[in-house]
Amino acid sequence: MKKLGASCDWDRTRFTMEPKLSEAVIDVFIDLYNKGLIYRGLRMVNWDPQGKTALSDEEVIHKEVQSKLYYINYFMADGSGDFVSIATTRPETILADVAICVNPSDERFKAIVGKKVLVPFLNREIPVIADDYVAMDFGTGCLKVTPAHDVNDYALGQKYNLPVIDILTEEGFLNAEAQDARYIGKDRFAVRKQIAIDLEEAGHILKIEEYKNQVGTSERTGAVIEPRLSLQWWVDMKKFMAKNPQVLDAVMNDEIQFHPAKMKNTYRHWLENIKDWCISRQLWWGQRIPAWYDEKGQFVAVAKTLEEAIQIAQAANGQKPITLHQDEDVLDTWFSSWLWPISVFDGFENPENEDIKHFYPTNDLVTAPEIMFFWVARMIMAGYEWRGEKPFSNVYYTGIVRDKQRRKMSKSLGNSPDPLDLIAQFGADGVRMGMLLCSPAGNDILYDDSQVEQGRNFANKIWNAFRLVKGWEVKPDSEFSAEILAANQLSADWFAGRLYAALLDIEEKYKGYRLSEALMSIYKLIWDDYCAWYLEMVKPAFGDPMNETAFQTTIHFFEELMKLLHPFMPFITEEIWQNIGSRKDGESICIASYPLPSGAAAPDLSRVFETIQQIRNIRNAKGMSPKEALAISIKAKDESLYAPYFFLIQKLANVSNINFVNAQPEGSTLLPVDTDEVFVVLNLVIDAAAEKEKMEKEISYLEGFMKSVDAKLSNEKFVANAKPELVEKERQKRADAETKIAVLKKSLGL
RNA sequence: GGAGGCAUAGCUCAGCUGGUUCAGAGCAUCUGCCUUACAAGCAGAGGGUCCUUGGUUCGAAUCCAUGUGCCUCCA
Repeated sequence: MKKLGASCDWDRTRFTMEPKLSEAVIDVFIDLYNKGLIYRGLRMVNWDPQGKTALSDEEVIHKEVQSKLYYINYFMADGSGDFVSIATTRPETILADVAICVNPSDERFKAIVGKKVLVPFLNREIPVIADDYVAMDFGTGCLKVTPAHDVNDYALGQKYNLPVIDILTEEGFLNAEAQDARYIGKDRFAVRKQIAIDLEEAGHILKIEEYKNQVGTSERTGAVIEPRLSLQWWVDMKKFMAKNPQVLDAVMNDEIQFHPAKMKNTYRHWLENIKDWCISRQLWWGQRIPAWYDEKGQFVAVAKTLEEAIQIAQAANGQKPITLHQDEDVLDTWFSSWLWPISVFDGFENPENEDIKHFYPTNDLVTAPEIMFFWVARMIMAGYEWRGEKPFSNVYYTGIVRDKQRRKMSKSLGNSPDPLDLIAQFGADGVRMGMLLCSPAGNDILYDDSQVEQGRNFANKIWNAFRLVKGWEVKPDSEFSAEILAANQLSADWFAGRLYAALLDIEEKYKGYRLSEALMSIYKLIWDDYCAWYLEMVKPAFGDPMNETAFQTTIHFFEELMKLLHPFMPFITEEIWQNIGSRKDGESICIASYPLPSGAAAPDLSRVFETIQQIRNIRNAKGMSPKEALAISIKAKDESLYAPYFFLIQKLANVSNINFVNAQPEGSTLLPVDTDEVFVVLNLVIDAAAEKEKMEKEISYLEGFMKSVDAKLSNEKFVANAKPELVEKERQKRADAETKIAVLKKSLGL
């Protein structure tokens, strides 16, 4: 972070596991418990047999895998020899079956509903029940019900009061409940293979199909998740949301703004379908759950300390002595993270302290879209629950960096470049610039070296501009001709205007949290407007000095540009800023005042620039050396758009002589500039046919354009309905096109 | 299966309340230049039925619907 130039308050770092912050976590747990928002319940959890812990739904990654669908026959208990078939991808779970379920409107199975079938190998009798939940068109239409090992089956089991048989240990091995000695003590996957073979041999397999299905895996260990029943602590989110409706409302009505706003939909959808939050984790690190149990493992109380727990227990049991032990489980890490905006300022310990009063709610939260639910939503919840106020006003969702194949950067794939290597290779500024330039809010960033290379090139460009400016010899204005002074002043006026427009533009983009676009504007302002145009405009001929005023203005512009760029490229901008003027001790660009837009009226140089570009273009097209000076004539409607700027055309397009004319000079070539005409005498043989063809192409294009404008203008409804200024603009467009066509036609001798 | 999002130049994306935007940027490509700040550069150029098909409208890349494809989240 420091190497990247992150501008943090490094004196105030905090960690969620610090004693003070941990205390806040425990207090919050107790508070929620006392408010009736936390309960302990036997629920189906995502069990990671490798990590031996429950995971929240958000920590489970669903992956598509190729597996097998086994069709297994269950014989009727009446000894008739009839059987029903079910389809499953997990044949080992048949040992935990407690029922068979069919759809009540399925004609095929109406006869057997209410009868009993036998679980293969165990010969346990289980009932056939009927429920709408079963899809008639999937598998065989018969569903095996295994409440201990499937979420939906668990719900069915609850509904029909079925027993729960749990055949798995926490490590994912079969336990004694499986009853069949061949499988007890073995791994679930080994049993899956073995039981399939055994079933086949015993004539219980109807068929086996290849099947693609989604399997949940642990985000942390990668192990396949087993749905498992266990006692866990939960936050009752429905109740919580009913108590804090602002959590959703504040985002929907933009009291808390999401950038980009499209994230609001995802947020709303999640909250409207929110499920209870499993907050207990079976890990060895973390904040221990402040729940206390007696010798028999019976829950007794929630309390901060053993003493308090004992007090509560003894108050209930008539002051009998009691031995208690604390819950072995710890809290989900997000259970501490969601308190961050408050706990970081000690807002639980001391709700009225100066820090939290000053900083809460903060302005912006910058984070990844993937933790919108884990973290962002829950911080908002905590904010309203404990401070009655939003924790922040804006959430900026960054992109996720992916490689060129759109894969997430990960250690296991080895596709993530080491940021320190990148910094060594391209510079911290280059890396920042490259990444920031191509990362609009909420979009993925496809990483490629060429991006940071562009950043480095930009740093290099700035450095070269600095070298140029620092190398100038400066003399008092009195030693320069009035022409040069005026010319430089004009150039400065022009750039001041550009800078002013850019400042407004950049401000707009910041307001809309379009950081990459703001940076792009700065990039172009520096590279195109300042370096390519302005510096070339004021650059003295080789060996010549520069006048004092122009020099100071140029330095001033440079400083302003460095300030604009500083948030994106902190190192080079500080370095240049320190060296471009004299600074006092302790002065730094990062605390210098930000450039303010000043309403400078900029001269309109658009036609001058177009003239320059046209001349460069023709020179290029004709393969002429830029060293060869050209003479031009201009036929313009408004000569004042050119006359004051002859020096610019001469300097930037290497033109020796300019004059105004009323007609095309003999032997000259036409360069259309807007609706004006610029003529250049090229001392070489012109391919007349090619020139003619080019102009004809231009004419037919303009005529087509005019036709489309005419179509609009002759449409009465358009003229009647469109805004008057728009109609006027269309008329102007038509007139301009007409003039241009006339110019070209005349040049062709038509 | 459900929900949300996206589809614009070779690539990554802008295009906010439909009309100066007969479509814009950066990168990449091509051409010409070692022009005394910069070849990590300079000067130019080419390149798009704005995914399909309908609809609303005087007018649609923009709004609506359908289809197709991709992504994300949840079952």
